[in-house]
Amino acid sequence: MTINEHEPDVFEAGVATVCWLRVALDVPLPGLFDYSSDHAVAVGTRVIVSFGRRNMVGIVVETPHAPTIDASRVKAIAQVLDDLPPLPADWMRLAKFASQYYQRPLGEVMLPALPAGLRKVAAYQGKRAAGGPVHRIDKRAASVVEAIAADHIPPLNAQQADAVRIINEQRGHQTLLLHGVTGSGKTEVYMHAAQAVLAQGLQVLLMVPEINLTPQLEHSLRARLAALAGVDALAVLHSGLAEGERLRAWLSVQRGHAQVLLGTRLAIFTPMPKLGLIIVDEEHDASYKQQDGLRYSARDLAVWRAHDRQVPVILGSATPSLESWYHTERGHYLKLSLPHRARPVDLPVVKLVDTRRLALQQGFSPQLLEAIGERLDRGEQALVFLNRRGYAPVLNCGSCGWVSQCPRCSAYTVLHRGGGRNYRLQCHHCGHQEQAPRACPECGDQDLHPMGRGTQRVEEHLAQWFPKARIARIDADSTRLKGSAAALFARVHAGEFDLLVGTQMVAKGHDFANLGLVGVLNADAMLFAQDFRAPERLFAQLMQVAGRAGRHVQGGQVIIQTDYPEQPVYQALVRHDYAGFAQYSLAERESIGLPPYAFQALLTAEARELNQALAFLAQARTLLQEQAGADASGLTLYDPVPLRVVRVADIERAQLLVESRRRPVLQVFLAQWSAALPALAAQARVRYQLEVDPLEI
DNA sequence: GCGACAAACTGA
DNA sequence: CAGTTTGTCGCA
Repeated sequence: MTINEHEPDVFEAGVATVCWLRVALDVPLPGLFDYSSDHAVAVGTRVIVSFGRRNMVGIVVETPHAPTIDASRVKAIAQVLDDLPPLPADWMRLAKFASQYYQRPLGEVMLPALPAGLRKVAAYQGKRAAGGPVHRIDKRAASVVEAIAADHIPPLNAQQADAVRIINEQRGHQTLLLHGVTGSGKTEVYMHAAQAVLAQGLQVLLMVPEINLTPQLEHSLRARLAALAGVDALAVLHSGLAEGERLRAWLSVQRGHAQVLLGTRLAIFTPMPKLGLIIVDEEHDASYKQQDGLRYSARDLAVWRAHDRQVPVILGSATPSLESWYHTERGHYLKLSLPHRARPVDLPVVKLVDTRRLALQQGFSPQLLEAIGERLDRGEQALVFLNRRGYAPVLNCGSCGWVSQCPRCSAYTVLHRGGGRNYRLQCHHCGHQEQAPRACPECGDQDLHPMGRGTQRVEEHLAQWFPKARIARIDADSTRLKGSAAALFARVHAGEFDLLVGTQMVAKGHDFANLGLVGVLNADAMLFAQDFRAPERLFAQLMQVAGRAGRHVQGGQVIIQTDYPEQPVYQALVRHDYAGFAQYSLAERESIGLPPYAFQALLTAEARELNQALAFLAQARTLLQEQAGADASGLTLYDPVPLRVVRVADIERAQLLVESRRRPVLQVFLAQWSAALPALAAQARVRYQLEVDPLEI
């Protein structure tokens, strides 16, 4: 009897059904990997598998009927991770789309999109695992969130109310471009739109470019949500969080506990079971573009995800990207305008100072110096904006013409002033540093002098000209230490300074209560140094920095020094005319076939020798030509060219631009091409990256 | 990308 | 010759 009872078990074990699992792993190899399991495992489940000689966390993406390789070579999975429900289907669709669109293996999209604890084997195996990361987070008591009393809710003006009404009327998917001048109260529109969505029990994803720069937004969001739905209603997600905090926020959103997710670009990959609205604030901002690994645009993925989930998405900006503006012109996006400032304060007057025939004092025109003096006399703050940190961009020998260069990069080293007489030369590309020489290394002459000006030197001159003014310098150097940026900004807000000198750091998000004047130095360098998007970027940046002036004081003023006052970008700034600038720029882009009228991909190669990189790109170009065959008419292939800064840290770099007027054409060819590139690169001993929709070319 | 293993290189 | 660096390979 006992033997008989035992037999069926033995028999069943013999034919036990084997389930095949196709698993995505974070390895730079194309494709997916097949494993077996003796139980069914749902798609979206995380598993631990042995790969090569180590264990990895992977995600089951398919359950095929048969493996693609010989069944004898298929390994069994080591462990099913069931501490979380399977990743939802829409999350899988988003990852698949990003993988295809940006030409990256699925595993390289999916796994980095998860909080570290959920994708590391060490969190589940070994002595510190203790039940897995989810268990550990859940066991720990939630940190006490201090309740913040709700700020009073300002009433909406007519335009804001209109915008909110139109947003609330949306059913299903729509992309809405909220174009509002600085100070027009876009945030209030977001809040009201979000409130309506939350009232239906749905979740809101609110994305911002950089969270450290928008503490005010987080604070007011918390206050509003605390009043509306309790203090746990908000989750915040950005790369600066500790691992555990990030996992906690992710879990809270994924479980539907947190109703609003405020986050940077990486937040776009958070599962949101009850997603009802996506908001992308400052949608033109380049921070939405990831610059390594999977080079995705979180703004573009937000639009895709909103469409996939059939929910509205709001793109907000005072200076929308030309891509988004183009879509409103075409009727793809719905435009909502906030043309007036919410407070009864006029927009600042923008004045151009033509510096061609002026005698400048250390880069300052008499007009700018006089204006600064006036503001200080009136007890207002003034800001000097200069996109160049350090003391001077280069050190130069007056005798032989030697200039300070980085030994490892094809770039000048920038002079930085330490304390007192201590000067150092620093490379802004590779981080190389050295003591500044006393005498010229070439000719021995002691006639070395700094050429040009950075924020440090400007600060020094301002201190001489305005000895009574309390001056603060705000740039990457003065805010290097963690938390020092917040501390410095707090002192600025508290009115401890009269004069500010800053790089683009000061342009973002900060509301300076008593700022009456913004002076812009060296804007022309930003206009000519870069690619075809330089005017668009300059316009956005100057609009943003101009928006800092006179938000609360009447009669705010912006002075831009330029050698090219007739340039359309400056003329548009004087008129506060984004629409005119966009129209002009789009016409220009259309006539020469640039985005958004064309779609681009950029292949960048790195090698010890420039010729290796160029040869690889030439081969890749030929290969693509062959693959495209007669259809290549839909495709434009440019010549391989060295990058502007060709050598960085002794690596030479070159790039190849591919373009098409039609996105699907580009996509089809990129898919074939990217499949063949790894072999080509291995042979040529070159590292490469393929970037779809590059921002800088 | 990573670990394994081999070949090439280094210093006495 | 041991000890290290650099190259090559495969991974389900």
